[in-house]
Amino acid sequence: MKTYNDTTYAILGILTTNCKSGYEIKKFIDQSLNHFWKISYGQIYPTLKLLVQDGLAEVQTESVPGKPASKDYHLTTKGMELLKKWLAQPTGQLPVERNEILLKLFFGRQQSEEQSRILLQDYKQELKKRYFTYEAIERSIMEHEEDEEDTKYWLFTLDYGKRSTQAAIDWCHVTLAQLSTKEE
Amino acid sequence: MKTYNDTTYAILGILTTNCKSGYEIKKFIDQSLNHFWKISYGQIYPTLKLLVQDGLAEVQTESVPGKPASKDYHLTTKGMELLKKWLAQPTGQLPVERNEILLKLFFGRQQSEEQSRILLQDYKQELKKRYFTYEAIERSIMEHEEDEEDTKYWLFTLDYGKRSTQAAIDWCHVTLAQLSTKEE
DNA sequence: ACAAGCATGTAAGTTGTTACATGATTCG
DNA sequence: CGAATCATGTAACAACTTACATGCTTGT
Repeated sequence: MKTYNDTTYAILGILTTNCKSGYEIKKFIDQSLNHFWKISYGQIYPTLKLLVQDGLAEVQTESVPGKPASKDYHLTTKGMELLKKWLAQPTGQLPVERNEILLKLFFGRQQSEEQSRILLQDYKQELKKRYFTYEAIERSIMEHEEDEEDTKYWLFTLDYGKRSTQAAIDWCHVTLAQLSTKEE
Repeated sequence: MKTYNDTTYAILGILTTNCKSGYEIKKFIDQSLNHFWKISYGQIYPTLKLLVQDGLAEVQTESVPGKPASKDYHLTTKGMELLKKWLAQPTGQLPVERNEILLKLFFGRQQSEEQSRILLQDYKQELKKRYFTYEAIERSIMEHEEDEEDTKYWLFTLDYGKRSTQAAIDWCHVTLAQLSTKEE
């Protein structure tokens, strides 16, 4: 049987919300999945084409007067079944998070402690921004709550984001303290 | 000026430790960088070739009798300078950690709560294993401590791993509790 | 008139994984 | 003798990003 990658399943999953076109899918990703699954147009459009080819989705060309023509996709029964099958499958290996700051800090001996400190301080700032963004998304989800069933799960993933970001912030704090006391 | 990707810098950095050959580099990565920067042979060997081409490293073919021939690489002054320059540069955007479990949980409405629970339980188990691995690496680093300056930074990155893993474990715990009480 | 947003798409390039191919040595 | 480890490398493929190309509509 043919296999698909997770990005394809992500798009399959998004089609269960009320996003229909490639453009809407991209919008949706940018304000929800974005912190743990980015997808670009370069993937979305070819994937949608593939889904139709494989009978997992169907297209209708929507031509509302006064709007650019858009293609609306919706899952077929086959597509829905495949999604559910994937959801039920155990996930493989834990993901490895590529982290440029850790990579640089790992080789910290090659530069001054001051430089490592600057790196960490910048990183901490970025993490704080991210944390605030998560809080903003959280509020926005809770205000809308049109679709109660979905939002519950969306808040779970947001909580993950908040917790791991907070852990990283704490780590910056502790590490910075160790860098500034050790030398000088 | 020519630009290099982070993986190339990672290899440049590893050459400052006492790893010299492609084989040793791979070994080193597997037991240290592995939790935040995986690199395969398919990248290592071509990259080493490139480093020599660009005058960032030099090779010597080591033929110790009774051992397979190996190529020993060491950084040139130019290579060392480039590494330091990269280290001092501020890092770009925060990385996006692709997470299959979050992706599946995000679409949790499409399956039973029981299935989401199983997913989370498996994930928690894997995270715990990872945490123990980190503790083991930590002990092993502290026992050796031949090279005091480097180990300090290595322990920083390990601490990051431990903290973020612990945060994820906590999240599993809380989320599982919410899943089992909400329904039935 | 023009910028911003809506809307679709492709081509080239980069990065990375996997599987394969090769061969020496060491240990049981 | 065979398995494990040491050691180097490549080719095919998969995945993803970026930049480009196109064209409509709406608001200023």
